[in-house]
Amino acid sequence: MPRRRTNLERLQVGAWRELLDVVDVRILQAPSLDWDQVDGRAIRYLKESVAGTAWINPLALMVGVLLTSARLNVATVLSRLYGMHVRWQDLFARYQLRTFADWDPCEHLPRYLNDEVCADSVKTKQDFLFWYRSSADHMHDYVRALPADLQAIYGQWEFPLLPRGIDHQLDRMAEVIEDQRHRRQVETDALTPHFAKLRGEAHLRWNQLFRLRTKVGEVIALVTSGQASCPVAFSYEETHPRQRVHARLWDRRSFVLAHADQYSRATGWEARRQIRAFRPGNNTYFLEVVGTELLDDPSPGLMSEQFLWFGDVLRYDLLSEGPCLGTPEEVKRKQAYLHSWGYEIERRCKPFSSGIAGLLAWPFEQANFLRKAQARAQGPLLLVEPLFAAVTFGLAALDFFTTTGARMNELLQVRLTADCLYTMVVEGTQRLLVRLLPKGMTRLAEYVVGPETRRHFERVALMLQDHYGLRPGEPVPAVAFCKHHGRAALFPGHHPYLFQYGGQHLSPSAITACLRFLCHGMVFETVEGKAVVLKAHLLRHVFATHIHHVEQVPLDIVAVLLHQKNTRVTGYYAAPPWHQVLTSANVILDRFATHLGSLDEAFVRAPAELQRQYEEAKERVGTLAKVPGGDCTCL
DNA sequence: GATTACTCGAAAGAACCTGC
DNA sequence: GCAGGTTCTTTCGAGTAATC
Repeated sequence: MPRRRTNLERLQVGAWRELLDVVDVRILQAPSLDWDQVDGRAIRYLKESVAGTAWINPLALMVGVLLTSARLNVATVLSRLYGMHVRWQDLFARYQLRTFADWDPCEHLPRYLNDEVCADSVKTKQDFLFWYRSSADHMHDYVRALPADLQAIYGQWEFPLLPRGIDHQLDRMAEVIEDQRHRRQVETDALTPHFAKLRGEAHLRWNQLFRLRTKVGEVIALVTSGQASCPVAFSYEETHPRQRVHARLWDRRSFVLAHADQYSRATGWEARRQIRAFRPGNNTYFLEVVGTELLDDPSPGLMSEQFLWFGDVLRYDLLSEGPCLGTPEEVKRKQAYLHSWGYEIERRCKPFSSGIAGLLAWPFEQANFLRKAQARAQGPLLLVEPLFAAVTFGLAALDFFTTTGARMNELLQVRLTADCLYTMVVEGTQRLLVRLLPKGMTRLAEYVVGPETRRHFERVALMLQDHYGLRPGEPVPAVAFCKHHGRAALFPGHHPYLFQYGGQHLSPSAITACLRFLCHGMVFETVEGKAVVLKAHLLRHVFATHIHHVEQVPLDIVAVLLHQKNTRVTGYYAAPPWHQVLTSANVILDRFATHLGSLDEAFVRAPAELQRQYEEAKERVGTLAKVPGGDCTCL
C-alpha cells in the first residue's frame, strides 16, 4: 500500500517562498539569514496561523535569526514560535493593542505576569517572559552587527528590549522550579517503595500473557488440523493468584453464524458461503473472555473483569481510541474510570493508545469487525498478538529503564547492529553493552545491561521475527527514526531499530502506552492519596533514588550511570524519599541520645576508589540476579 | 454517509547544560 | 553555586484517510 506523504514532505525546498505574500520581503532577504534552512513547520505556521497579525514580521524575523543566525535547535524555536504567537493573540486582544508599535514590554509584560484574571499558569507566564527576553537579545545582537543603514530597516522589527531592572523584578522562575521539584519528589516517593515489586510483577504478567498465547496457539492448531471447530471453549490454570481462566476461540464466520439473528441476512449469507469479508484468506481467530474463577475462593463464580490483570481495560473499552468513542455519557464514564487511576480528566485521555495499528489495538482490517462484534458478544473480545507485542515491548522498556536509568530517547535508539549492541568481558563476566547518544552530548556513551535485559531484547527480536514472518537469521527491517521526535534529526537514515512494529519506529507515546498497559492496576499513591501515573522519566528518578538510598551507590557514581555531567542535577533525582527521611530522623535522634561527642572521620575517595566503586555499581546495576531492589520471582 | 483509525501539529511540562 | 539559557518529553485534539 503506498504510504501517505506527510505534510512536511509536501513542502519542497524553498518553501519560504510561501511567505512572500505574508511577510515583508526584506525579512526574507535579510543579510546572513538563510531561509532555505528554515524548517518547513515554522514556514507553515507563520503562513497559516500568524499571517495577518500585528506581530507577523517581528515573529518571522525572530524565526530567521534564531534558526539561521543564533542556530538554536529547531524544536526550541518551534515551541517558542507557537508559544509566543498564542500569548500575543491573547494579550493583544486583552489589552486592546492594534499594531506592534503599541506593544510595550515595560508596561504589558508586568501587567500580564501579574494579571490575576488570566488563567495561564506561573510557568506559562514565566516561559513567555524568558522567550521574549532571550529572543529580543538574539535579535538585538543580529541587528547591531548589520551596517548602519540596514540597522534602521531591520531595527523596526526587533522586539523592544526589556530593561534589566524590570526583568529581575518579574523573574519567578525559582518558584516554578521549586514547584516542579516538589511534584517530582512526591511522585518519586510514591513509586520508590514499590520498585522491586513493580519489576517482579511486570515479569510475571509477561509470563501470563505468554502462557495465554501458547494455549491459544494450541487451540488454533486443533482447529486448523480439523480436530475441532469454532467456537472452541477452553480453559487453563494460572498460579498468581490461583485461578482457572475460561475463554472461547471464534473466527469471523463462526461468530456471525452463531449470532445470525443480530446480523443482516446479507452478512449471514456471505458468512455461510465464505465470500468477501469471510473468504478463507481473510479469516481471523479471536477470543471471547468467559471469565476466571478463583481456585481458593470459588464463591464469586466466573468474573470477566478479573481476566488476568486487564479484564477491566477490555470491558470498559479503554484500548486505543476506545476512551474517546461512544455516546457522551459513555465517554464520560470511561474518562471517569481512567481518572480513578490517576489519569487527567480535564482533557480526554487515551493512556493505552500506541498509535500503531496492531499494537495494543486491533489491526486496521479487523478493528471494525471486532468493534461491531463486541456489541453482540457476551464477554470482552480480544486478539492476543497485539497485547503480547505490547507487553513484550513494555517489559523490555521497563527493564531497561529500571536497570540503567536511561531516558526515553536513549531507549528508542537501541538497534540490532554490532555498533550499538555488543558484548565485552568486564572483570571475568561477559556483559552486554549498548552504545547510545545521551541527551545534550555529541559523543556516544555506553550503557551496561544485564542478562535479563538482554533476554528481554531477544524476546522482542523473536516477537518481531514472528510479526514480520522472518526466517531465522534474517534481519528485522531497517526503518526511519520516529519522525515526530524532537531529536529525530540526530538519527538520519534507516536502521533495524529494536522498538519498531508494523514497519515503523515506535514513538515515545507508544512505549508509554505499552508500559502503562503492562503495569495497569498497580497502585502508586502519594502521601495525600493521589494516584501517580507511570511514565518513563519517573522510572529514571526512581532508579536513581533507589540505587543511591537502597543500594548505597555514591552520588558521583549515580551521575556517571545516568550520564549526567553535573552531580547537582543528580542530586535532584536522588533526593531521599520522605519515609526514609522520617526513619533517618528517628535513628539520628536515638544516636544523639546515646553517642554524644562521637564524630566520624571525613572520608575522601581517591580516583582508584572511585573507579572500583563504579565497577562495583555496574556489576550490581542491570542484572536480575543481583538487581537493585531485590530478586524477581517469575512464576 | 457514518464511523473508526491514524497522523501529526501544537503546546505544556520537565530536564539539564553552560558560563560566570 | 547560581542564573541564564537550551533541549527533550508528554499530552491532547483537529484533520483526514480507510472501512463498512
